[in-house]
Amino acid sequence: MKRIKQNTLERRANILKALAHPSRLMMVDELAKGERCVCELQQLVRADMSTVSKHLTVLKRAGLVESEKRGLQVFYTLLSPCVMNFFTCVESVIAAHKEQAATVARK
Amino acid sequence: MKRIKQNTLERRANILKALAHPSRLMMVDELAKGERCVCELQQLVRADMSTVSKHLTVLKRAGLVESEKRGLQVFYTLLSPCVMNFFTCVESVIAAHKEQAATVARK
DNA sequence: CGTCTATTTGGCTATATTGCCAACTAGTTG
DNA sequence: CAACTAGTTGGCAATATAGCCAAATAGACG
Repeated sequence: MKRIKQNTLERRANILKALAHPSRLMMVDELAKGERCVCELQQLVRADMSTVSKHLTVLKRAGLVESEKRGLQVFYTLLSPCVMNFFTCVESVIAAHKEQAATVARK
Repeated sequence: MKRIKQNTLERRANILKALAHPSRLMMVDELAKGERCVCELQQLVRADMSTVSKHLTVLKRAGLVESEKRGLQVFYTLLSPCVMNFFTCVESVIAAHKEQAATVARK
């Protein structure tokens, strides 16, 4: 029955919020395969370099990735590959929701 | 190497976004223990009833909960308890991040 | 040193989210 | 039906997020 501390909830929410964007999900998915430089991620999501950089800052502030500069490039690494496990559950939510929407429509 | 479809990414992001709020996380955590009426959830998060109701609408639109009216009350149920598994991973991110922040500060 | 390349930062506008209040809806009960 | 209770909806102001451009930074290299 114990309530979770407000602080804990906020930190958890921050991490989920950091993930809650299509471009950032795409980048995380790519980083799950190995480290990538910003330029590679930019080509992937096809957004302005500055936009990509800001998305990466969001992920970094949340503690999901870290970066290392080597020469002219900055390489990002996914620190918590366990987030990839979220998607099995997320997909099941999507599937169930679609089904339910169809059922409602059928009425 | 295949890019995930934009559409899939958006739907995934929507679900994560729905979870990414302290009050909603608190409600989801409570609903993981069983169905609850809006009034119970309101007491838990101590916000305006209308605010609670809107948070629940967000969770419902994402397909995470469903609601049933019985008498004067509306009961909400968590449809995908698997989201509770997210938090083990989320906590590890928080722990690692804290550690790293401490390391940086120590320099 | 001057220039090129990769990335970050600042600034701005457009859009989305949050949370409150007030008004409305829908059951319940006298 | 009138009054009450539980919840939802509309509307608004405050705040946060997204994405673009321009300017700044930081290595690499002639």
